[in-house]
Amino acid sequence: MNGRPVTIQDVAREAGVSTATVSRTLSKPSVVAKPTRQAVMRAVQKTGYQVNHLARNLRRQRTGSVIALAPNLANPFFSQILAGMSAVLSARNYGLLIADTQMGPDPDERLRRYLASGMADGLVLFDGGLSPAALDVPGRPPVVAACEWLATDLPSIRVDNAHGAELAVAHLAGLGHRRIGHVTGPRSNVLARTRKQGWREAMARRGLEARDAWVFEGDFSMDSGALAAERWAAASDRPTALFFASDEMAVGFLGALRRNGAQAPRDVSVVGFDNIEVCAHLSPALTTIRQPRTLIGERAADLLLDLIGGGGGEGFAGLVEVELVVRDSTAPPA
Amino acid sequence: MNGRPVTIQDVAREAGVSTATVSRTLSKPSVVAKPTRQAVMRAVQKTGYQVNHLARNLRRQRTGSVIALAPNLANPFFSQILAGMSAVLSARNYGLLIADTQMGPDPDERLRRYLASGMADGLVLFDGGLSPAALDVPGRPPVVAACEWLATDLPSIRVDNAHGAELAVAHLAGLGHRRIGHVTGPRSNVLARTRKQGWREAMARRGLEARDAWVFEGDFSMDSGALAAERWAAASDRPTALFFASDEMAVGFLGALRRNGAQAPRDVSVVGFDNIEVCAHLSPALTTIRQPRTLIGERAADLLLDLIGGGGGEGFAGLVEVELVVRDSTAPPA
DNA sequence: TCGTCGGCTGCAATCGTTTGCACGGGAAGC
DNA sequence: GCTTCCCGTGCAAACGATTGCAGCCGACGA
Repeated sequence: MNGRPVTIQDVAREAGVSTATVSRTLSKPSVVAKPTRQAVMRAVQKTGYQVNHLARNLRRQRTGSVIALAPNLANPFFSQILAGMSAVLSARNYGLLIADTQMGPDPDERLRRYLASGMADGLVLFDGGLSPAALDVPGRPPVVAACEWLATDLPSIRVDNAHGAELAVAHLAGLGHRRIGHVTGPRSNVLARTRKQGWREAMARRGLEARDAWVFEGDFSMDSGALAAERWAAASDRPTALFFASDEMAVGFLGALRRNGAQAPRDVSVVGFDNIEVCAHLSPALTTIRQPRTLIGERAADLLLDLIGGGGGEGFAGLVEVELVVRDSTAPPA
Repeated sequence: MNGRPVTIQDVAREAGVSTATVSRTLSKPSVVAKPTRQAVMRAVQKTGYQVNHLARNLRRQRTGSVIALAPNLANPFFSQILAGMSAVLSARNYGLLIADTQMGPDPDERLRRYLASGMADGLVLFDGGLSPAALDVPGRPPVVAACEWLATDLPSIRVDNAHGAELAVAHLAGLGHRRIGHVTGPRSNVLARTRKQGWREAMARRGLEARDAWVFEGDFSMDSGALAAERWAAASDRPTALFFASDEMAVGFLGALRRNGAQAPRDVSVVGFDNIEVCAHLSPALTTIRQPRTLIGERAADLLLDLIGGGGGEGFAGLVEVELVVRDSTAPPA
């Protein structure tokens, strides 16, 4: 019970071998003779040795952890993704560091610093608002983009946002809606843009008009959904159905709607995007596009580990499929 | 543009000084003469040097990161706390590692491993279900408990759960309710127990009965809240108001209630606990007890950093106050 | 002019592992 | 009996920083 932590030297002395042998016993047991191996293991037990990851990683020139860079950690959307990543990573003895891109003044600069700092062996990017130019760092570690991305051929796990929009519009059109509006995410966000574009195309594909007056600008937040409800109610040219770029906005919309005495799906049909947990528990329960978030996290982690291991990332399906979950917030128009 | 990363040696050569001087310039600039300092800085700029954290930390005998151990990362409740921690930590150049206690088979064993592994300089514990015995590791780093805890004098950030219960009951009793029930969290969870106990005491303090029939067992989840709604509706001896140990359960309850044709606060008043974001956007908007989650994260991080720095953790108020947020889910009994 | 002192700087040890290389010895082939 | 291998082990050099100690040099007081 000495205060000093026990090192590989202590184990070596105890077992009567060299430190090299102890090290090998621990990392590549196959190359050391059985009796030696057992002696070492006994010594390890006896001394209570724990490897010093710092020293190991310094020698191995790796850090043993990866960073997840999210725009806003407080957004619950990410927690499930992180859980998925964490599961995969800890199974492979990697740590998961998390960081917020939007906290400081210059997100791109932060990204650059993380890339250059060498604090992690790889990085998963969840922020669709960052500039691809920030990736231009000399010896940077592998990066996986877990969101759609402008003009970059970064290895990525992407969600089929356009198809999600198609599913939403198909569902609403199938119910008989022709005036289908869209509530967007923040203008700068790539996911938001793809969903909007998907909505436009899905409408066009059916010969439906996609009027500008039916587009309400939001920012993914519940508050912006509530605001959209005010604007929708005040509009003269009102869509009979709305496709939201995020569930949060749909939730905000439904709440505001009801406080104003209106109601879904009687007055307007609503489709969200994400399938966050609360959807099923609202009334009306929210029809939405499900994104498999745990899966996204797992895929991103798998892909990143492959890249770190020197793989080319082939064989990792980059596109994650979404699906329509029909609940009670959609119905034929009045 | 060599492939090899630039080390302190390269900078030293470039600046025409020793590595020691470079190191000092970077960590304690005051001790090095101004011209030298400037030369070094120029060399740093020119070479694009970035310190190698691994090497630095190995020498300094610290890891530069702390672990947050949560029972279930997928639970959005934690994301805001983590955001608070992350803010404080990254300002002090610490990394935040996250890990899930409930993933493997033996949570206590996992905790022990994290403590012994030396992967972090400190650890914040959010899981009220772990056994204090698991903390009994020889040279373990400082640990902060961010939840109430059984029979342990661990430094902790605690939420005044009992007072939260008191506020809820006071509010409901003030509205005229006398039959006030409680929906609990999981039996094994300390927070859940304290809230229940707080409810009992608040009732007793007012001379109100706290009947067992008015207690519905839940597990913090929305689904269990929905279940409570079924059971409440089926009961013969029904409370006119319910205090929930978590907002999630209250949300599930409200949804199920409405689907069954009942309604709050007309048929039953509802008070939640946490003040998660969706509360304000429900209809009726949920009256609840606010827990300042970002603050909890910040406090926990501050306290942990103090302990790591060798402080005794004095001067860190351990108790975080809660407050009642009155919205529309509560009203006088019919 | 000389001793002293203090401010800067460099030398080299150190943190705890991993791993290329060399070496010793026993088995197998001639 | 003498090579030729090969298996298992140890030696010692990294990995890239920090830091105690000592030395140098100019300034200052006597």
